[in-house]
Amino acid sequence: MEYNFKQIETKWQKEWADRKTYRVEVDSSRPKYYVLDMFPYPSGAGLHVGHPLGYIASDIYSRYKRLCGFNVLHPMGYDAFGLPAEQYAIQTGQHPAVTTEQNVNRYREQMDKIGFCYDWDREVRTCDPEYYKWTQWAFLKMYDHYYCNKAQKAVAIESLKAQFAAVGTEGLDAACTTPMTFTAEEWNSWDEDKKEQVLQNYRLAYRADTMVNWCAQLGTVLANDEVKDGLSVRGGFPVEQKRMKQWSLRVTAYAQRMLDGLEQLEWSDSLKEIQRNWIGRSVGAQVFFDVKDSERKLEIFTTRPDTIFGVTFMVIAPEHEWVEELTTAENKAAVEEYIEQTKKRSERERIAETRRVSGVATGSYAINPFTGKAIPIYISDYVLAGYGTGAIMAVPAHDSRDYAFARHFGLEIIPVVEGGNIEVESYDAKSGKMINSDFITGKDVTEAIPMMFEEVEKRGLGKKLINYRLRDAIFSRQRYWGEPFPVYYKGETSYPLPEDKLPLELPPIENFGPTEQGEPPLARVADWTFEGHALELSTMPGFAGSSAYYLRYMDPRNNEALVSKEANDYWRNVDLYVGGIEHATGHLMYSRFWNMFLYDLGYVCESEPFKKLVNQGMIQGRSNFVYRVVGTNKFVSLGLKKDYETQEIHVDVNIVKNDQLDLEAFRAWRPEFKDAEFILEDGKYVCGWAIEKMSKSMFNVVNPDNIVENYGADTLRMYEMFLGPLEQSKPWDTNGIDGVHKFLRKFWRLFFDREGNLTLTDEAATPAELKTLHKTIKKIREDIENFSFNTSISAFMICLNELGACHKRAVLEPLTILIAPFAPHIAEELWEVMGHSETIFDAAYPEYDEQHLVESAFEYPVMMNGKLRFKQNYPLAMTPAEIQADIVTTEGAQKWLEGKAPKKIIVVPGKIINIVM
RNA sequence: GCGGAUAUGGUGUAAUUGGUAGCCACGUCAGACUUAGGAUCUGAUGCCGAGAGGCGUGGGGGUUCGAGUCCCUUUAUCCGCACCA
Repeated sequence: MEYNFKQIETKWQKEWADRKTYRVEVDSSRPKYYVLDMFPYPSGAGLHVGHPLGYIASDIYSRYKRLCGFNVLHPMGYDAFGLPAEQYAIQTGQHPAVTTEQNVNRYREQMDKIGFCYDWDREVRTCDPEYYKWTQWAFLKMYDHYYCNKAQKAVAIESLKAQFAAVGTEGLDAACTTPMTFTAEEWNSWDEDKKEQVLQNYRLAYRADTMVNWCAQLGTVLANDEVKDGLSVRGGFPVEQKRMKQWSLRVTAYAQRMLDGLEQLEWSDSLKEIQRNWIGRSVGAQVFFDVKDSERKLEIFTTRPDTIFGVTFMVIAPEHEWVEELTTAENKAAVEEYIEQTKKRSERERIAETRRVSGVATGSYAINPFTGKAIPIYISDYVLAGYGTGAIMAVPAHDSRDYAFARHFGLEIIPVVEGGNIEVESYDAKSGKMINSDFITGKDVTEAIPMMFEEVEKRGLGKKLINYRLRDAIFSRQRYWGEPFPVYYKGETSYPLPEDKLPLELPPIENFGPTEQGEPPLARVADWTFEGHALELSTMPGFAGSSAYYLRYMDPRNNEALVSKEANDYWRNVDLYVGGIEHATGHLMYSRFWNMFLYDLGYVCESEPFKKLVNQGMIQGRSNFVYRVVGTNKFVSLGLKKDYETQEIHVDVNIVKNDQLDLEAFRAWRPEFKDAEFILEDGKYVCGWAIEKMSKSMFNVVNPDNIVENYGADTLRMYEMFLGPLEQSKPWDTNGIDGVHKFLRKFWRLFFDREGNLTLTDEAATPAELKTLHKTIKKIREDIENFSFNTSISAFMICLNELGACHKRAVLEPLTILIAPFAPHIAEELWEVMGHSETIFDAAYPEYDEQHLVESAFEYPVMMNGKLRFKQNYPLAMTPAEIQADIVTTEGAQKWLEGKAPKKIIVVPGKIINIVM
């Protein structure tokens, strides 16, 4: 009987659904394990073979853990709010809810065919009001809290109000947009609106006038991680900097904790590094420079206070708030023109023109606090308004940008660190001997920096300060298809919706574009009000809904809380998270922030949401080409194309197998190829190929349905894993899929002969068979724990090769369980064939027995390149003499050493021995 | 510019973590069975060489009895950040 994968897979997928095999509940008698996939955005294109790569890996691990006795939570859902559905709605008028529903159904169908062990009773969709109620709830909580730097946690805003009323800002150390000082009397004298304005400076969810990334084509603002090289990540439209009133989340308050938290996470070093760079912590000094003929003190931030004796000028950003004030009358025209130019240049141009030196003098001077010298203040766009204080002290001798600027404007260059060639370029040294620097002359840079921190503080010039590159997250989008803000306005002042009014449901509309006045689509809703007051018109961004979804899976139908204490205490956090690296600075940052906040408030019991994280590589497309002889409808095979003048044409990879074109399918593919003729080599048409991004236009999109149809889900699952290491990006290539399919057929044939009779016997296994079996168990267990699924599949193949025609239950039964996480359908079927009535996933994963490995594992010494080599390990404590004595007692060694005097015995402690003859 | 990763046969990859480089598959070649093969089975297959033998993990150097693995250097490719003071 042949291996009929279609029948087997349909049967078991139905059985699993009917029996609810994968439903999980809180069960304190068993240890929990939480395996999570990054839930997909259900796009119109459906699933392609890249999506399931991570899903298959996590599915294998979930099934493995379950077989090892864990209570495994493995849920799935949909990240259903987002731009593409809305763009589609604008073009077609179809409501995003409708297209999303269609896409979700398609995704579900495709996923079901692959045989995943999700508990679908726990499915969530971010666009479901029952779900986004808790997104809105979390927002209100953030609105209601501020971050106290002393307590190192979020604290209720009420206690801040009480403090303001009692002592004002006295002794306050809180995360804020701009530092403020006022007294209790001042606070108490202000009206509600004014008080609220002040509180917005501290709330963790706040509304403020900020510089934002505005994308005109998308008609919305974007967060920093949604912009790349001055273009929107979605759509690739230009993005400009604009000052707008927007809701933001104060993620910067958690910068240090997010940095520290990385230490204990089992994430890849590269991912941690990406987050560290994104947070961008730098330790430096805040220093105030006196401005000549003025009361003002210009504040700068520097990481190199040791070079302060080399400061010969200062630079402020064109957006700096003192630009006007510092500009003298005679420089006014030049400055205004420069500012005007800067404004006109878009963000893209600024990036493209990196390293072009430009700037203008203000005419004002500052006083170097250490040398007392007057130094000119310039304006230049190489200083960014958004980082530090928007002003720098320039040390041309030791900073390449300052150097270029000084050279361009003919400014003085004073070296303060020995070395380099100041005539030619700056010497950006991080160590070396200080010179020309008064009391730190002769010290090393590394000593001088801490000395200067102290000195700056002692002289009252400033203090040591830590700066972060991380910016607060812009949280509003001028869009329709997202969570509405639970916020209404009286005039300009915002008020939170009462909690019992949640969810604030997204109202249905018909026209999804912005209004003529450029307002968000919600402005079209006639009664978008709360108790007669206008509701917020923008909606939340994509990352809002995905920030806490892993918590909701723990208790998805709870109407009283995001997650019950009981469920959260049991499931705690995600043990294994599998997904793409592209979320490194987006979702994975926001989720950690969101979780830490809820942790501060006591709603969750773990401060980090994702303990271990594995990034699966991207699957690229492998395109195929045919070569048309120019001016004809003849196509020449790859090997012969050099003899013709040809035109390369992308051909649908689904009609090419092993780079060989299916001629009939090609003629049927498109009308213009109906009469195509071919110049074949060896009777075949061989196509060319290239690795490209998977995309419709290159006809290289492979969707899993075809593979499942032709080879079955088990083959797809195993093949995707066999492709190479999980974390590596690789092109999709079906050239090797037959090998994996052949393996499954071979496995099937150990149970049945050609006539379909069961060939299973109850004979006892031989030592050799047991050795093979236990070797395989050991290897498979190790490989799964290391996420090395490609090598585990090799191990299965080796096992079958070694076993040959073995029909013994004693061997095949454990082997079937061993293979079940990888190929669940065939395993389940064979399990039933072997007479079990319960599902194979209630069995226990086999343990290996060292005994079978050791007994037959005696290693004889072998002669290699004139050396006698042993593979045996010896303990550290043994002396060479003892080892030699040990060697000559073994049978094989005696044979080798008979009558020979070894020149030397080389002992690497505990490892291996070479004997040079 | 800064940071991170990768480099092994015709191809995807493996290597007990410093110990016989190329496991397992694909492909190719040869053979068997076949009316047929995109079926099945057997064998060969890193390169050079008729052979003995030599060479071989991007290049160069080093440590070591021994290096794909460790160190230095260099090249190429990919990714992240980027005028971050």
